[in-house]
Amino acid sequence: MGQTNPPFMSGIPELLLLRLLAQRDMYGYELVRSIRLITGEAIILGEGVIYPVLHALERSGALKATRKAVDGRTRVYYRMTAAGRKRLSRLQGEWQRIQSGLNMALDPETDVPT
Amino acid sequence: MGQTNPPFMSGIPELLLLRLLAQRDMYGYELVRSIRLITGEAIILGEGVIYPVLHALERSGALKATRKAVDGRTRVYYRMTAAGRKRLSRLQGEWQRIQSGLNMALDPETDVPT
DNA sequence: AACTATACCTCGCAGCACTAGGTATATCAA
DNA sequence: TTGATATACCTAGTGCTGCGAGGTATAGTT
Repeated sequence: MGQTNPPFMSGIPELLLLRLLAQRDMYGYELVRSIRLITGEAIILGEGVIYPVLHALERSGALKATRKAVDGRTRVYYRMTAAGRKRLSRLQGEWQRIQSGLNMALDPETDVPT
Repeated sequence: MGQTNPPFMSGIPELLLLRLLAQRDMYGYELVRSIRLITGEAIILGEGVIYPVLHALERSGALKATRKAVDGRTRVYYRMTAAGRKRLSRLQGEWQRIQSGLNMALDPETDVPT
């Protein structure tokens, strides 16, 4: 019945997309490439991950999609909305919190309390 | 039908446990508390997460369990094995890679390549 | 004609983390 | 003594995320 909290380490694909789209409008296929490149192959998210997230972000009003024809191919460009910027800063905060907790715990200097 | 890769952001509970047990032997309930405390409440993993992971780590030979009676209660202490230390450094490497990629991508200084 | 790259899409699944329950003993307050 | 809280262990079931694998279509290259 009741809705469950999402796993504590999820939503990173969403965060990455919003972060990239904060800089400029991009289309799905381009975002897939960019994430691979910008992370030096450390993070590779396939189209099967990216497209559904983009659709969800559009449905929720965080992004606005615009179809554009280029060289006979159709690209769907995404532009961040005000709601998207809000969502981004929220996710960034959450992630920063998790990350600093994680670094605390993983830091070899930190010793485990009794 | 082959085996699928695990999601790219998973295995953090395992990593945390191994990291804590690298310092000293601990028991399950204690590990639950420690993770909550050491991360300043940023990461809270319940017993439903911790115990199954501990059992899996024991089965795989990364940990060795020892039952110890204290005050009429039974505690199961876990000690890291050589295999566990190997597993830890492997996970640490993987995580560091992911994390630096992530920081690259999320850093506002980084600009998205064309 | 075959192959690669671009560019979009979605179904179905695996596996992870989580919730929600269960057992049992010790301690302390009402 | 009854109830509540803390300690300490455990597992069955499930929601959801991310993923793989496939599909469509056009353009360019071999």
